Amino acid sequence: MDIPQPDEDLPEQMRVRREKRERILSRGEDAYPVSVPRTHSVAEVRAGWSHLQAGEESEDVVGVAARVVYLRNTGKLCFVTVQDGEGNRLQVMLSQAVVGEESLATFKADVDLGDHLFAHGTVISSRRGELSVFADGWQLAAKALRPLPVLHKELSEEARVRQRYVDLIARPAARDMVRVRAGVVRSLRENFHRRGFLEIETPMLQTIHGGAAARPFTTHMNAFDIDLFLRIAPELFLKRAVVGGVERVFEINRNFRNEGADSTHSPEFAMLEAYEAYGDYDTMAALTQDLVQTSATEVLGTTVITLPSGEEYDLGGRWTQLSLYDSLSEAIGEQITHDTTDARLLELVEKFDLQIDTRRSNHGKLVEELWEHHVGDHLYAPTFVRDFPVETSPLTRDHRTARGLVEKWDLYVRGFELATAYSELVDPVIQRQRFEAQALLAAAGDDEAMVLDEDFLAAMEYAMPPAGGMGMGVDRLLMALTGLGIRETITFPLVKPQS
RNA sequence: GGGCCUCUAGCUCAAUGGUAGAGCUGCGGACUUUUAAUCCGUAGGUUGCGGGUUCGAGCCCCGCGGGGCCCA
Repeated sequence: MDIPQPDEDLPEQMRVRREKRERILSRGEDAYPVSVPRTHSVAEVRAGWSHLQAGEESEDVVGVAARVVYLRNTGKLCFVTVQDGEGNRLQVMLSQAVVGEESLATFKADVDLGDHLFAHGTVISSRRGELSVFADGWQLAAKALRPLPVLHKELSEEARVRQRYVDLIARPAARDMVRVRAGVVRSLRENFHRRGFLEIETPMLQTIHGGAAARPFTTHMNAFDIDLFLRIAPELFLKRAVVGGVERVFEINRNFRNEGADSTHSPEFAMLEAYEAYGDYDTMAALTQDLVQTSATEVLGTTVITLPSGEEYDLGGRWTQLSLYDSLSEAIGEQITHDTTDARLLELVEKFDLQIDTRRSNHGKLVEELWEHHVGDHLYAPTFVRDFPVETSPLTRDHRTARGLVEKWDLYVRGFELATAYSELVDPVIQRQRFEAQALLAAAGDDEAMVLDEDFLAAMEYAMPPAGGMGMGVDRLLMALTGLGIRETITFPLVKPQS
């Protein structure tokens, strides 16, 4: 698509625009001036002269610049609609009687849809009441060499993702997404800062990947001649920071997982993790609920989310807490506990026709699989699901009262997992045992199993205070707040190259 | 990984196996208050790529690639 092509192979519209650029340059003018004498933004003109009545003309002189999105030419009077990066629009009027015959002819010949145009003149309201700059002069601010897509039709989903820069020009919802995302990330950071958390940046390139069950990307460092992993989670480094005395710590940064890409998974995604010394999974639940509700209120003005379908749901109020085992038992009408045998769980998995790899399953995986199918997929309102089996949670503290369980919750919203939190495991001896159990799984062929990290264990052996930890997918939070797919929430998602 | 749908002009989309079209955009022209301006004229194509069937393929068959949805 962006391969340089000889001019004769270009589509006509691109060829014509290149010729216009050449023509402008050959006249000794600039198609890409270093600056234009802009005095007001489009938004400032709209805000400052909104009082003008239809047909009213002020004497106030402004210079504005923005992208041309519509051109209407009635002969000796041209109407131009320009649009700024936020989608604010303003009309520019060019009259032959004011700018002169030659200037208007040049305008008609040189300016295309998509160009950035500077216009200087008085602010008026047209006879039909359209706020306008009545130009006494104009200048090209930047010449577009490619035509804009039609602005009154939706861009195809593939074009939106592959050429987000065009999507951002053409589609208000795309512009909104960028601003909502920035607002949410800012809200999260400010919330943490108010609470006395420090943001730190932990390694993206790791010699041992850990902190989650996922397949990593690998890369190679030439200087040390060693293979490295792109991190799948920052957890083990944030905990090292807690050991070192950073007692309230968080990070918002990218994780990389070498797995599938679909409407809820991206190979690189923004992750929030937070750890609080002397907290536990209950303090993390309160924190998480506030982070989500505050960001919704600050950015959207409400916790009531309106989905693109028009459907509404509410993130407000106090969120429901469910026991994993109790809710599963209720859903299938049979008491399931940590003592339920693998044989019985396997029977249930077959009965409900769930296709999982039974050779590498254990109690925890079977229970979670059954739970997701019978309960998780149907949870719509925000719900904390609590107290997971120990087998699938190697970094989580044993439950303070329930044998075989750990103090972990998952937060489900609209059928997907938004966040997870633990009362963190801080006993280094048990932590070592858990890693060793993971190593056995890895040896048995589980490529998601964690790897023993001696340096992490060494840190733990210096004693980590009791702590709560939480992780939340930032892209998924955006999905929950907007109802869009993950690729719409990421401004520039990874797309397979064409050809 | 499996199933289904999809890929045609710059963009969005049409086209019983029988001459590839429309709207917007572009180009030329008319027009001094338009709002996706209007009117007249006109240009624009390796139908994702490669094979096959056929007198003839955008359409049918096979393979490959991109995108989407559902399932795992």
